[in-house]
This record gives sequence, C-alpha cells and structure tokens, in this order.
Amino acid sequence: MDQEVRDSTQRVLDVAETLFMDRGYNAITLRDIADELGIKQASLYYHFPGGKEQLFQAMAERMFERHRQGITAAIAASEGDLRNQLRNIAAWFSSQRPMKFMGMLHADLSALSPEHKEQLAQKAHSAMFRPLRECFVAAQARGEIRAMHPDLLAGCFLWLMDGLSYGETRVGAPPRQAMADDIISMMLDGLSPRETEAPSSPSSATSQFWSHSKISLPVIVHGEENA
Amino acid sequence: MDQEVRDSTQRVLDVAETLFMDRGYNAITLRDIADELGIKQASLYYHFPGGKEQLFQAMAERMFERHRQGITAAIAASEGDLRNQLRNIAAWFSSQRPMKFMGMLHADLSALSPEHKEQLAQKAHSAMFRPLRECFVAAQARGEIRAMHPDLLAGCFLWLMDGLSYGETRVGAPPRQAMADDIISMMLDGLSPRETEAPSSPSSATSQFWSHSKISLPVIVHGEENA
DNA sequence: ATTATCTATAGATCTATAGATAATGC
DNA sequence: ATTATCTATAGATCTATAGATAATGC
Repeated sequence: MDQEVRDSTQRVLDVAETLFMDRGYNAITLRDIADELGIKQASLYYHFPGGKEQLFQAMAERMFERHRQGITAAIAASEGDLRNQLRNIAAWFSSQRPMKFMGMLHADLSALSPEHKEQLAQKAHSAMFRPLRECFVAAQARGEIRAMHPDLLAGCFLWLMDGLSYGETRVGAPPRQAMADDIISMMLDGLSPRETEAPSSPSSATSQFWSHSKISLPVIVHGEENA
Repeated sequence: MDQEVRDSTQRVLDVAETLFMDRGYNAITLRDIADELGIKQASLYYHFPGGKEQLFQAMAERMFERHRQGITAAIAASEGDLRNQLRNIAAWFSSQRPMKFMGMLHADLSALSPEHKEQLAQKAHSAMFRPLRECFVAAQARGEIRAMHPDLLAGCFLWLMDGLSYGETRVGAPPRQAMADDIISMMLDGLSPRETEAPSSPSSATSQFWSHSKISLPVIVHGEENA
C-alpha cells in the first residue's frame, strides 16, 4: 500500500509521534516504537544515531513546525475578526491528532538535556504561542476585546484546545467542534445570560447534548457514582 | 525538627506526591523517593508492600481526597453566587502545590493496572469534577448563567486552574490570584468591551502587568526570539 | 557505495524479594 | 512483639554499540 510511498525516516517519526504523544517520553521505549514499525530496536539508531532523545527531539520539532504552519494558515484564511480566527484555529486543532501539549511540555521536557529542552521550549513558543498571542494583541488594538494580559489569553485558549483532545470523544458527548464553538463563545461573550440578545451569540452548541448527563468530557475519562 | 511529628508513612506520601506530580509516574523511580527521604529503596516496601504502583495509588487517593475537602469547603464558605464560588475554589488551588491534573490523569493513569486506573479515575471524578459541575448546574438553575453543557464548563474551569500551576510564576508575571480572577471574569463576563460598564467587571487584574511583555505564562516556560 | 535492516551483547538501571538488624513498648 | 530500617541480590528491562547482511543504484 503506502508503505513505500513515505520515506522510512518519516514513518519512524509518525509512529514516534503517536506513541510519545499518547503516553509520554518516559513510558515509551525504543522497543515499543520498533515493534510498532515491525523492525528491531537497534535499527532505530540508523535513523537517529543520537538515540531516544534525538528521536523525540526530531519528532517534536516536526510536530511543532506542522502546527505553526497550520495555525498561521488558519489565521491567514480568516476574516479580520477574532472570533473567526479562533474558530479556524480550533478547526485546525480538531483536524490534528491530540498532542497533549502541556503534559508533554512538562514531564517530557524535563527528561531531556538542557539544550534540547531549551530548544523545544523555544520552538513551541514561536510555533504555537506567539501566533495566537498576536491575534489577541491585534484584537485589543482594534478595540474588539477589552484589555487583558495577552499571554494569559493565548495560554488559556491553547490550554483549552489541548484539553479538548483529551476527551477522545465518548459516546453521547458533544462533537468536538461544538465544544470548541462553545469555548470560543464563552471566552468572547461570557456566560452571563444576555438580556439584549446579541446576534453573534447563539444559545450554546453543546447545551442540546445535555439531558441525561452521562457525559464526562475533557478531564475525567470514566467516572460515575462513587460516594 | 518536625521529623518525628509526622507519621513516617505520611512523609513517604508527601515526598511521593512532590516527585510524582512534578515529573510523572514513569520518570520517578523508587530510588528517587527513597533518596529524598534519606532511606534505602527497599525500605519503601515496608510501607507499601505492593510496590511502586500501590505507593502511587495511595498518594493520588490522598491528594484527591484533600482536594475534595478543600473544594467542598470553598464552596460552602461562599455566598450563593457563582463568581464567589469560583473565586474561592481558585484560592484553594492557589494554596495547594501544583498537581498537573491532566498530565497525571493521562500518561500516569495509563501506566497503572486497569483496576487502579478505574479507581483513580472515579476518585478524581467524584472529588474534583462533580462538586464543580454542581456549581454550574445550580447557577444555571438560578438563571445566573446561560445554558451550556455543565461538564464542559466544569472541565474548562478545572483545566484552566490546573494550567495556572504550570507557570510556576516567573519574575514579572502577574500573581497567580490575579490571573485566576481574570480567568473567572473572562468566563463570566466575556472579553467583549462593555459599553454599559457593569460594576462587577473591573478592567482586568493582569492588564497592568502587561507592558514589556517578557512574560510567557502557563504553557511556555522560557521562549523568546526564534524566527 | 548507499540504504536499511539484522544479531548479539555490554552496561546500566529498576523493581521486588529474602532475611538481618536495631530500637522501642509491653 | 512491633516498627522501621538495612544489606544483598535475582530477574527483568532498556539504551546503546559493534559489526554482519542484503538489496538497490551507479
């Protein structure tokens, strides 16, 4: 099938990304990755002589670069207003495999050498944080939103988008895009009930999914009854 | 000093909590914990015959139980309105050591046996998620906020509170409580500039900290310049 | 000659078990 | 007798290195 289509080093990175992002740097062994690829563990050293750490580094850099492009493109494809920009960025995240940003940037980063750690932190910053931050700064300059620390805003939005990917969408849970829409509406319009019904704030995309409330959502995976 | 005051098993759990929450289940070895305690690795089996997994389990249950009490107390101490409840809960989280909720509930949980995993997920749900969810449900019933999936709201708030703890407060960054206040205001009031200035929405606690903007915040640890 | 794999293995950890030791409390 | 520690070590991994093998491209 497409086994020959993709460069073999890229296939190694694909598998590494899936596994590392799912369970973390320390939980995944080179053997796990090799097994998944159907090769022997030692063969990975052909692609990455620097071993596990270099493999992780390369995987993360590739991933961040992909997100940088995706986010930048999402912003460029938007009309000028912040709501539209955030929606497009959210759509981009939905199209990507979950990356568990903070889990990664925390526990995983601290397992790397100081140099790699620093390098990845910077890459993450310039690829993901900065473009988003610029959107909020510009929106403030346009008077579209009120004054608030743009780093805080960018952090919150990134955080929440990342959190959405944890849910893995259970049965009965609202679709991911509906949740993203509600999050954006919450950030921009707030939760207070509008007396003067603004045309831009429909009454929530997820509320229709709430009735039996067997849904847990992002944080908690299972969980039901327990005194 | 207070070496004899505290039960020795509790001291093991204290150290385990600090280390596990900081770097994750797989990154921390029993030797790390024993070294920090000044004892030998094998001695931990006296306190926890079930080994590493049992130690983690006990640590996590104790932590969730503490949070359950803290959150419940914070809610009980509040006046009836949601804003006040959320502020008190935020203050509780600020008083606690960072717990890196999702990082833990994700990578770490998947390293445990199915039974322990299920048990911890339920404990986390009942201790942290449910009380918060109830606040949002009640606020909706009172008409204080508009209709939106309460699981989504509880998840977002928990997520953001947890995210705040990642920053570790760098120099120049806004104080944690100010960021929490802004997050609550964002959720309830939204970011749109108010024409009719509501008395309950002051113009952001963190905006005064923004000028040189060398601050990164939750997500990104270092990060500066990088094309 | 280059590319991509393999086998075999050294060396370093890590978890967990077995059994000894020492101090305290009854 | 109980509590809390220790020493010593078996057994299981995991990372990384050395060097062989096979296929393809020039």
